[in-house]
Amino acid sequence: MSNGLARRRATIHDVAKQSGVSITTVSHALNGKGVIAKATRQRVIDTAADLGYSPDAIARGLRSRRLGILGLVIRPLDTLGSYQPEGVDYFLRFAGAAAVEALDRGYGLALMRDPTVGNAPGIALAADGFIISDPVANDPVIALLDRNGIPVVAVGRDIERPDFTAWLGAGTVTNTDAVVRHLAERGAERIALVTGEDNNSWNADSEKTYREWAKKSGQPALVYHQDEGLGEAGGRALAEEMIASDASLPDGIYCLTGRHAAGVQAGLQAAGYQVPGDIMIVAGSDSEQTRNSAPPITSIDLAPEATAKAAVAFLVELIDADSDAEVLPPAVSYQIRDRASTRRVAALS
Amino acid sequence: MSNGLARRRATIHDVAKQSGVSITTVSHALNGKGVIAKATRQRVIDTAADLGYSPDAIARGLRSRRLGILGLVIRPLDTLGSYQPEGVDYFLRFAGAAAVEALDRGYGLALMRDPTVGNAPGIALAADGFIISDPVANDPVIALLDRNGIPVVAVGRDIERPDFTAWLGAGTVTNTDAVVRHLAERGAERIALVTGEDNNSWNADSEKTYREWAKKSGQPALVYHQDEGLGEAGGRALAEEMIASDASLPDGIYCLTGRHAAGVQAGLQAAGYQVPGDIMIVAGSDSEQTRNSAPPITSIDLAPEATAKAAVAFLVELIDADSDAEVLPPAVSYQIRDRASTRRVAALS
DNA sequence: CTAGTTGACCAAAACGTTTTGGTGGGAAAA
DNA sequence: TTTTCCCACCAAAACGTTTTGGTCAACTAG
Repeated sequence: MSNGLARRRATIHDVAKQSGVSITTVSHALNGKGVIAKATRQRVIDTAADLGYSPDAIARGLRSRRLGILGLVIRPLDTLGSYQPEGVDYFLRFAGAAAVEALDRGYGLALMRDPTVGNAPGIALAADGFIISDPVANDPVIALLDRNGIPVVAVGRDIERPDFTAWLGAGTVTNTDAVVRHLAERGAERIALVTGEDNNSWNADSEKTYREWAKKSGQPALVYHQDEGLGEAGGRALAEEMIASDASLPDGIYCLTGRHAAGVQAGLQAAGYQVPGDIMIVAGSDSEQTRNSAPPITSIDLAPEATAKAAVAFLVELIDADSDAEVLPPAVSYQIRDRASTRRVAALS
Repeated sequence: MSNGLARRRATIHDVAKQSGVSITTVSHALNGKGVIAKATRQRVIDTAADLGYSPDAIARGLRSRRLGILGLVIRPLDTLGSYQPEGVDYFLRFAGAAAVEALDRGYGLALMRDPTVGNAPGIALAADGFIISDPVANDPVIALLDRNGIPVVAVGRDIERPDFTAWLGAGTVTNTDAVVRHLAERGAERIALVTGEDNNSWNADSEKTYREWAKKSGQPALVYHQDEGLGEAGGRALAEEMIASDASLPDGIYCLTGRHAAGVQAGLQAAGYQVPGDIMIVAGSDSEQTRNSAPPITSIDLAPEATAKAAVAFLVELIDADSDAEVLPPAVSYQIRDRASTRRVAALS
């Protein structure tokens, strides 16, 4: 506090008194609502400016049930317990972009932790709406918000709640198909999948799609799971496990997280295998690790900025919509960033 | 909205009626305040749980003038107009860490844009306190908040407001000294400085410190300015400018931003100069670009996580403090990440 | 027997808005 | 002249809490 002034904020009463009208008139004048003589309106506006009056958002919120804040819960970080795993830039870029988009639409964006833990929903239920990224199965946060009639938009589906339709990011299935096709085109004949262990739709739907493809194409399903939190070290451990196993190594590996991909690649290289020569690698999420590995790893650009924008837009529409109007989730498209980890010399197009 | 139930939320009145006591008693029972018969308290608590009651944060906020939200304004992104410049990971890591720390202390963290633009302070003045990262000179946001008696903590000082003491991140001066010393130790004899153009203390204090050092050591002051928003391209342009100029090239360059540093290095290399052989480079902020350039660029780790934690802790203390209690800003220390861009073979220690 | 104390509870005010349902007066219509 | 209508404005309720200042009965102290 640089100065000790900290004068009491001017209220609507002060403006009313000062300009000699009722608070009703002040409210109407400032919000352009009632029918008011032009001169009066101007006088009110001027005194309001004079007094440095600005309406109290809390009081306004109480009356109008609208705070002007969107909540954002990022489940994977939530369960990880840490928001600072180095190199998990997807979520931070997502949050940043969501904030901008929210601000552009007149909302603030508040990052929150799972409001169902502890006994303090606290501020959570005061937000006008929620974005929840990568919900877990039967997500309690969705349940809580839904029960309280607060609009929710999810990024990724709740795999145990088929009736919850307000989600976007349906690309998981398509992405898996695209990656498998990409690897096959580049010559892979034994394609493996590495997922995380969180119980969300990204992991589940990727595995399901992969298994369907494997069955259809007569390939054995080679699925590995690894804790997301272990990052690159987890990827390296997995590589060693693959090498130690009796089974022959895959020649194409699709790792959902960028850090697992980088770790798997490093682990294989440490054991003398060539990427992409012996084994090709693709990551399901582009990140610093995939861009900067040697060789750089082909990845899916999950377009956090575009996704965040779409999620906010969707949520705001939902908030503004009449309760029974049907609002459809927007589609977001993803792209494969084709890098050296899948560029076999022979297969170069 | 998966279900259309959206039942009206239970209020304190409902709980009162259901358990046959007054709302006063309910409030006291739930907040552990008054003196209440044990049995009654338990009954109230039970019915509250039954009804799924949780106090409305807005109403509570109106009464107690405390919303449970901290605001965060990141000035550089604010003036940039975009929160998604690739590779500006410092701020997003800062925001993420601040959110975590805030949540741990029972607050939500809301990212906000400069509340003085437009005519809508809106939700801004409702926050319990503000963190403002890298304030500009005579920052209007600080002025606004201060005028309204809202606690503010800045990261970086407001260079035109010496009486504003609630800021942290005093390391700029020390860092500049350390970098210059580092370059000199490694053999540089003509050290240049590249700052950004935002009018904040990082740029200003770095330049001031550098100029003092130059004067003291009898070296000519070689200072370049470049728009932060231009990123690596701006760095490359600057490198070309240096080369084209009549003056002889520096042999050590301290670029404040990581992206400028990467660009300058790339530009020099493109013109045939060796890093670190001919010219050494240091960045004032570690980032993806500095870590992954070839060679990797020696950088100062601005410790966004530690800084964010400290800022939140400081702010919360300020909020909780009696208005006249003196609260001192915490210190944060920084480290040089010594990388190949300043490792001349001869100078290897 | 009276005065004071304490334990358990409650009615009403307060927070700063927005909104509802007015009122009074002048001009136009009958 | 009376009625109708509209314009300009206002008093009070409402939003859901917390807090203030009680009341009342049952004890305890004198």
